Amino acid sequence: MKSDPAFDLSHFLPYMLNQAAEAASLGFQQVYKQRYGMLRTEWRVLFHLGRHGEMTAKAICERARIHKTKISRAVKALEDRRFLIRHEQQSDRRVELLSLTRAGAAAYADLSAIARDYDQQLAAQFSETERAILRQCLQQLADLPARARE
Amino acid sequence: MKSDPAFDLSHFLPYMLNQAAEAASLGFQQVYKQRYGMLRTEWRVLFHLGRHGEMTAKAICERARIHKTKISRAVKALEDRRFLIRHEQQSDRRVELLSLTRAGAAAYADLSAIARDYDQQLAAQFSETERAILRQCLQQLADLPARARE
DNA sequence: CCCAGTTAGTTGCAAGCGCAACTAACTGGG
DNA sequence: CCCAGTTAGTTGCGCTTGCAACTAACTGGG
Repeated sequence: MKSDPAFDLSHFLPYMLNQAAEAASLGFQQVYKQRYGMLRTEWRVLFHLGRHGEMTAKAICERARIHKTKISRAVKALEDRRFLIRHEQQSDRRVELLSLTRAGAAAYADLSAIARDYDQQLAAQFSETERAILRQCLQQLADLPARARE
Repeated sequence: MKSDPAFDLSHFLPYMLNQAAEAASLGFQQVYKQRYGMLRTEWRVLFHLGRHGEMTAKAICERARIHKTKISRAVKALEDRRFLIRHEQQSDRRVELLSLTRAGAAAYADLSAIARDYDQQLAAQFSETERAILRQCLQQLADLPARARE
């Protein structure tokens, strides 16, 4: 019945990556979910605006590699909660520059501090060498298909 | 505006893991989607039955760490496509042993061979050492929260 | 100066998901 | 021997997602 006894899901890289990603995301996900009722995309948009200042939705799409409809809905949700405001551009009225409100900036400060601690805690189980290799491999995996698509 | 200039999403482990997992899964996802119209959970159920022979839905849940409702729907879908059949147990009529049909086994053989190739192709960009460390780190990340929850 | 093509962002819809509630079947202490 | 508790699996529901179609606004070649 086994066509290939050498192959096993538990050694299949996409599977391992998904399991690890899911497990590693869980703890922090609970924080922004319980504390601010946010979804992942909302946290990411909040993060980008907090980190990089004013941005358009388009720019966030490109940086974060998230589809524009997800961004659109996340922006709306964050706007409804008064975490960001839109600034229409008179030079091009299709474009909206987004920026965090005071409340949004406070949420960003809170969450990014927690994220940093959480990350350090996660990374603490590995040696310096392991961390370096892990990060480099992950970067490479994330980048490779994008390059292939271009 | 930046509360912590040292923190960046692109170095945040859960984020990197998710990006890498998404990118790495894409190529193979297209195969089982286009070739068999399967969802990820369906492929995983197919895989488990192909690899381990007869199993109950419960056993697949535990091994694959997938919620029972997802498994239930995946089993139904695979059954509808005649890829598996259910065997009621007379000793305990709540339990259903699942096993692949000939068509299911053929799909498993096809997909697992592709998965093996795909995995090798993905791994080929790394050195032996990198592969070993990457796999070990991912395993550890995937296992850690489960242990913490027990 | 205008219309075909492009771009920024939104929306409708169908599909997948998580959760909680449910059914059906089994188990064991009193 | 029975009913309270547990287990295997399913279903209904509301929410998130992805896709394609849409609106509104801009651009540039003829």
